[in-house]
Amino acid sequence: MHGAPEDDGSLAGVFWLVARRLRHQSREALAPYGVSLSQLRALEVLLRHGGLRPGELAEHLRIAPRTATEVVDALADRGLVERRPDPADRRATRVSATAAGQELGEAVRATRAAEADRVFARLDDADRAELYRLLHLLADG
Amino acid sequence: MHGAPEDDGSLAGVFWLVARRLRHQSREALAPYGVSLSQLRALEVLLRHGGLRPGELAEHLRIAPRTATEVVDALADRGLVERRPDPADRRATRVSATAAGQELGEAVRATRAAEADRVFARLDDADRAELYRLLHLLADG
DNA sequence: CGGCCGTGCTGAGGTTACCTCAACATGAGG
DNA sequence: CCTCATGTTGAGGTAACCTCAGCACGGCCG
Repeated sequence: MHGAPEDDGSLAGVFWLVARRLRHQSREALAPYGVSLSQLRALEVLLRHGGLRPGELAEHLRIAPRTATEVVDALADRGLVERRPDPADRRATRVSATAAGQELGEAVRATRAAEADRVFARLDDADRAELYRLLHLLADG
Repeated sequence: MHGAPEDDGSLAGVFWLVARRLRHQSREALAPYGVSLSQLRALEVLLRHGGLRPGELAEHLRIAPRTATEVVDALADRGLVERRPDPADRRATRVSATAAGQELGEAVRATRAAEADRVFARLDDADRAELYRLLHLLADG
């Protein structure tokens, strides 16, 4: 009847089921690129804003500043972003995507669009829009 | 305009935002009880089914058997479940909730109902039903 | 100018929730 | 009885977070 064994009928329960699915799926999709989800998210933010300080990145991602350092480390190791001193404030650092980072970001975006986030693909346009609306309500505030 | 800084307009993006919120919120709500989310989920499954083998528990939770062992360990440390040999199969173990586990499960359920999962509370009944329907579509298959 | 507090980043170390791989005991069929 | 499958767990690993403390610098105040 119901598909999911763990499903206890609660909104939270089914939510977490979808979360796990989504996580596994994305991990798989991203494996060929050698980046993790959170790294990709960070990279995308950097591409959209072009040059942020770690602290700002942390705010965008809603994670602790210290964690942003780690993500930047990982991306830097892979040559996707680079750190350079902030000319205006010698305490600070500016992080920006390298050419390779930009390339990878675009490649992933293309793949994503093509696959339309396979998990979400089973919803039609109207349902996707509705889901977006509902999640947005929950995310704000 | 849009509330969430990380929001890149993608369904996945806003979904993870909600996920993080939900996780933080639940962690806080559960802190007084001294159990984590995954432990509570496991406990609930055990209460619903009353006596499972670790492997079965793993299936219900959709995690690896080895991970179920860990969750059971944690719950057993807290005296909420107990392991006893399966009378029918000497390789196996049956895990069931203790009286304390049952009590805690019910206490949490009450708290949860009272708070109505505060994150979801900002949706009205119709929206909650709709969200449930959509998530269910995504969880199945 | 010199002292002081706040800010920005990162080192050290911890947690949670997962995983795989392999060991070990038991069950079941030929 | 020998082999193969099954059930559980030890060992060890990873990702993505966290807090706390330290260091370097900036900005202000007297």
